[in-house]
Amino acid sequence: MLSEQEQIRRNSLQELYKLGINPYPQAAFDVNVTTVQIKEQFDDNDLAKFDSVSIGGRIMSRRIMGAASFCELQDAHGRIQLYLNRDEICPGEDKTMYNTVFKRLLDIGDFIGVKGFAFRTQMGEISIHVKELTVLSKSLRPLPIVKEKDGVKYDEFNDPELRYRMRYVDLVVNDKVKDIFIKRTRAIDSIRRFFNESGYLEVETPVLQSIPGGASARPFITHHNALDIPLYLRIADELYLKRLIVGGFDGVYEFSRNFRNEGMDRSHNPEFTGLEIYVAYKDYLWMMDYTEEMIHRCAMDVLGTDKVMVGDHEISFKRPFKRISMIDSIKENTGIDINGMNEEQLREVCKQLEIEIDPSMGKGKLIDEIFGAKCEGNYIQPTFITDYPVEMSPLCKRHRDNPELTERFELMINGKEVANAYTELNDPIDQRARFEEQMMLAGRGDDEAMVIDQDFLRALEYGMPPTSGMGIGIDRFVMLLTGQTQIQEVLLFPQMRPEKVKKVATKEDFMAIGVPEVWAEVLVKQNFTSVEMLKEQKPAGLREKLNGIRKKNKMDVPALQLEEVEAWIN
RNA sequence: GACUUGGUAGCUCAGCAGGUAGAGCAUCACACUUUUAAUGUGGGGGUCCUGGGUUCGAGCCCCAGCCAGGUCACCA
Repeated sequence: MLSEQEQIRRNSLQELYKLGINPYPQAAFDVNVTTVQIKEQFDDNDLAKFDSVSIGGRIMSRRIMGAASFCELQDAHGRIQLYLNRDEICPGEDKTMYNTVFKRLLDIGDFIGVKGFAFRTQMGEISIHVKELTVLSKSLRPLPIVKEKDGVKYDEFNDPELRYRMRYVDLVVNDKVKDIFIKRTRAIDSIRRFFNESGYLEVETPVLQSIPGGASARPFITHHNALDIPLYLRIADELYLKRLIVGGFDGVYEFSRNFRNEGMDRSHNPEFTGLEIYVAYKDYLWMMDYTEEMIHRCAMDVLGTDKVMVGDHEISFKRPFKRISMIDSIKENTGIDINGMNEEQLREVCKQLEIEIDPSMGKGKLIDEIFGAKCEGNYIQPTFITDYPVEMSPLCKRHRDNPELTERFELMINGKEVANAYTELNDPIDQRARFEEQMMLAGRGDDEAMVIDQDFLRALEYGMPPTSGMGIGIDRFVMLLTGQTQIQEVLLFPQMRPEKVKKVATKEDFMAIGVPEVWAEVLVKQNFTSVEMLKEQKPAGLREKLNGIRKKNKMDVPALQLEEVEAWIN
């Protein structure tokens, strides 16, 4: 069912055809300038500069005053006002192009191309005086109308559900949205350039993996028909990149779309972009410097400054970032020195700090819980937390000064983890032992413990040079750069539950699985929108429900037997 | 997954004690040759998310469901 406005637009479309105007022309429209170029470079003393512009875009507002009109044209970069005059658009006797096509048949949202010259109106606004108008594409649905005066937006299109489901509309009417995604791409460009200048190689590794390794997370699972094996969408690309270091590259990196079958909220999307880099002959101390440089440079490239507002906090990416070990951080934030404590003592500390724990948690996990609950949120300015317990870092080399710890750092910004890095574990014997510890944790009920990857161990046995690796959550980093607090705002198409299908099952669909016509009618009326939905019902419950309806409506049919209902469902 | 808030015109939102559904913008018609949230006059547009219940009567109250937001849990 079309709304009134949609019907009117379809009628206009037909009228355009009748006038011999193709609302969806094939021919290219020559664009020789953008709205922003005109606005930035217009010179009142040099009108010749833009005396012959040709520009395409959407009509975003219209002010019609009889024989003269103003409207705003929006292209990829911004908006510019158009001035149209009836007798200039239509120099001859026939005024159809202005009176009928422009005033009546064109709407907000339509794409048009105009040719003319730039000038400044009496009100001082740089505009285009239109001499010629071409219809480029008719829009059949009305756009949300956002008005603005003195920088204040009115009737902004801000329903998150509609914005995320129809990002195309969001991008058209909310100019800030476009800006976020431009910054996202610039940030990725900047990082890529930095790595390439260092001589490191961008690579592509498998998204479909038979062992989902490199991180602790529940994977998405799929099936490969030809091989008849399960395959997992990658949760990380770490183990593949390290294989490449074994193979002899001295630096590799990948922007990796990762998939994790876990909850969704304002900082989690089922698919997200990770960046991992591995550099041979380096350690985590070098990587801290390198990460600092990368982030500072990226901020300068994207924002032109190393300061950004996120919520109420001004975050500064000025180097050097603060560095503190995890144990010192816990001491600083809780006053408790956990150095050298055993599992029993750590449990006591958690109890004392009122941190919820469960028996499956090992020593490392307990320390992580303390840090997460009492420390993490306090690091607003970029801070490297270093030297994590060995139990929670199965791919990381032991600390040179303390075998209970690892050479690992995480970068905290705005109270959240942004990057994670190691001096990589390249001792194959130790690596095998660490995987085995993970298996034990899995046995204790930790369903996220890592799965052992024999081929990766084989690779290490061939020898991996000393290596440092770093991973960064690109989405979260972009959130910081753009001051966003929701991951959905930095993903063009965030995951949403599919829209309810409008196409609903008919009584014939139910009759096809053996439901008698009378009952099929009841099912349709009861809003069973699909056969699948019916089949999800418990037979006994469904029978009861339907017989209840029979009784209530005094239906002239025998009561349903359980066998009948079971027959439909199975 | 738990708790919580919301779903009314194309968009943003009102609505009351339960008694024929409202505004602004948009849209349609008319007027208007430098307006800019253009203006003036008049008109049209609704599955009040879905289904059930209570009631003489439900957008409003009750139950179930769907979708979204927020908070928490898990994770990056």
